[in-house]
Amino acid sequence: MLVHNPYASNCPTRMILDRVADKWAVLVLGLLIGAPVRFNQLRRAIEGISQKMLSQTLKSLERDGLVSRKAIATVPVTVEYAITPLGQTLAATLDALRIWAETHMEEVTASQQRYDANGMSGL
Amino acid sequence: MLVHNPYASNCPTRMILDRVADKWAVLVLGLLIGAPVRFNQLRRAIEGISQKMLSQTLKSLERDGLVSRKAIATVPVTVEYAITPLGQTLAATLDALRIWAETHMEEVTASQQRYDANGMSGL
DNA sequence: GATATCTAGTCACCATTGGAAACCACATGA
DNA sequence: TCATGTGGTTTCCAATGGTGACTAGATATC
Repeated sequence: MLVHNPYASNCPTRMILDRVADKWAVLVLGLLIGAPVRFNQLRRAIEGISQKMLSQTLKSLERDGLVSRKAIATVPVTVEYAITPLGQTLAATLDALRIWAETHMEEVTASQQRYDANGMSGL
Repeated sequence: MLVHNPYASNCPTRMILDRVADKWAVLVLGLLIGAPVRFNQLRRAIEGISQKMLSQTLKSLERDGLVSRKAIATVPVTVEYAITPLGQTLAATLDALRIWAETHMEEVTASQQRYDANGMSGL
């Protein structure tokens, strides 16, 4: 039974989908499982992310209550990001996706190659 | 055991993540579960999608082997899109996400309101 | 007979988004 | 004195996404 209809643009479910449909958020959340991590640690760990996007992503995740931010008054101020219990439940769900990707990656790649080859002659 | 490292930018897993991190793809896939649907049916069902994005999304999904395209030679040519077995397995995984969204939507919304209120005075 | 409509898209245009790099302030080390 | 590390913000540019016009052929309407 569908309580909410994600196909209506005003549905809050769709808002959450928009958040989840953010590859950086997914990667950040995945890294925070287990232990809190600092800003530049995250930046170095996630290949290809820019400071701007990391900052933006963390801000959104904090606003959504999926990640908590803790500034420590050390010499250069240290900021630690940790996953919240709510974030943990989402991360667990997203892990299923990571597993799907690992399992079916080859099938998808094969399909792409078939498509690219056929597209030239077939269609 | 992590065979692939999604945090490396060249990892194929990340490529799949990019695909999944597309809200339109998720919505289209969700609609195709059960029965094949025509182009304009999809367009009408998904509030807010443009023809361009629908066309683009369907093309990507077909290339990835998640959706199949069948043109029927009727009076105005009809094109039916159906989910493939591979697409079914992904759709099932994504359904867990939809359920998470429905379950935790209120917590997220509450957190956002707290954040927006505190942000003014607190920080 | 001319016009509007339905089918499934494509194309040109513009706004928003994302990425690269500079910059901030402060402290340490060479 | 200049480079490095901390955690970001700001600016600029390229790429992405959305809007609306357009194609083409047959049917329906005026």
